Amino acid sequence: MPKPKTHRLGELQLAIMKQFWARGENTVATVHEALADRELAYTTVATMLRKMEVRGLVAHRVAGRTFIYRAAVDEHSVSRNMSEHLLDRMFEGSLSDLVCHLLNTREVSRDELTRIEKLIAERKKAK
Amino acid sequence: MPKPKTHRLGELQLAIMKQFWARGENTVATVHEALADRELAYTTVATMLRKMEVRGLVAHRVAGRTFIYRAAVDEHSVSRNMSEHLLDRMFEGSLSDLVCHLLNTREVSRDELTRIEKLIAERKKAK
DNA sequence: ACGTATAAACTACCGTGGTAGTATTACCAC
DNA sequence: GTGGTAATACTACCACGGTAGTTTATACGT
Repeated sequence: MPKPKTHRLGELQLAIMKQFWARGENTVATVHEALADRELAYTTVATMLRKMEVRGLVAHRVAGRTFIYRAAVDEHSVSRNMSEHLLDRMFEGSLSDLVCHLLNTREVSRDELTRIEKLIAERKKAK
Repeated sequence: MPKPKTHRLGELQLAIMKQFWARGENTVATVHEALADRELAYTTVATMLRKMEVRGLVAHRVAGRTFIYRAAVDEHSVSRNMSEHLLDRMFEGSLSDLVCHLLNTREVSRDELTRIEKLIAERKKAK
């Protein structure tokens, strides 16, 4: 059954999924249109969607002769799996190690810092 | 030439790199030994190391007839690239979105929360 | 000097993301 | 109906991570 390892989406697949998450249903044409900056062949998008359907990432219904695709996995489960994958693979599951790392290697605005502080505080209270 | 996209290391490649980062130089044999739980063929490890050298991830010197490999990229640049990749791909660069996500989908110990709080506070002070 | 163990090199395979050309089908206008 | 168009289906590549078998070169023990 579809146990669609939702980490490990390719670059294009992720871009396609984002289109679905942002705009709901899509035909091949509208996906192709949304990815116009990549200058892919129409058939490339169609093939990708077919492959992604096999993998359980999207599904489709038929309207006349056009396929109308929709996401079959939601954004949260994908992002969760992806982050968890990174966390476990690179940081042995230590969230603080990851955060530490990001703080040291990235420009983080004061605003952002405050926002994270709030998140932590809330989380602590909830316990 | 040495632009070795250091995000996107495979599972095995990462495991191998960790061995180098933890224990310094390695022969094919010691890497193979360290990965004994995977029950890989010796040749698999040797092939992987050769491929990784082509990609600029490791380098080797010769001692007698044995190759002694060493890491050619350090752990920090790899983890930085990997986290940045995820961050940009999935969270449009928003660190707080990522943290928020992780806090909501993972069990995080109170201890860990405190540690992160400290990190943020320090970071804020440093500005 | 010979045989054996060991190391690396070479080669080949599978799965999959990504790419696209070609074929087929269906609809629409005339 | 005949031709054009727009859609999907089929097929075939390439690159690469991962896997391992086969071959070749070398050192070592006897």
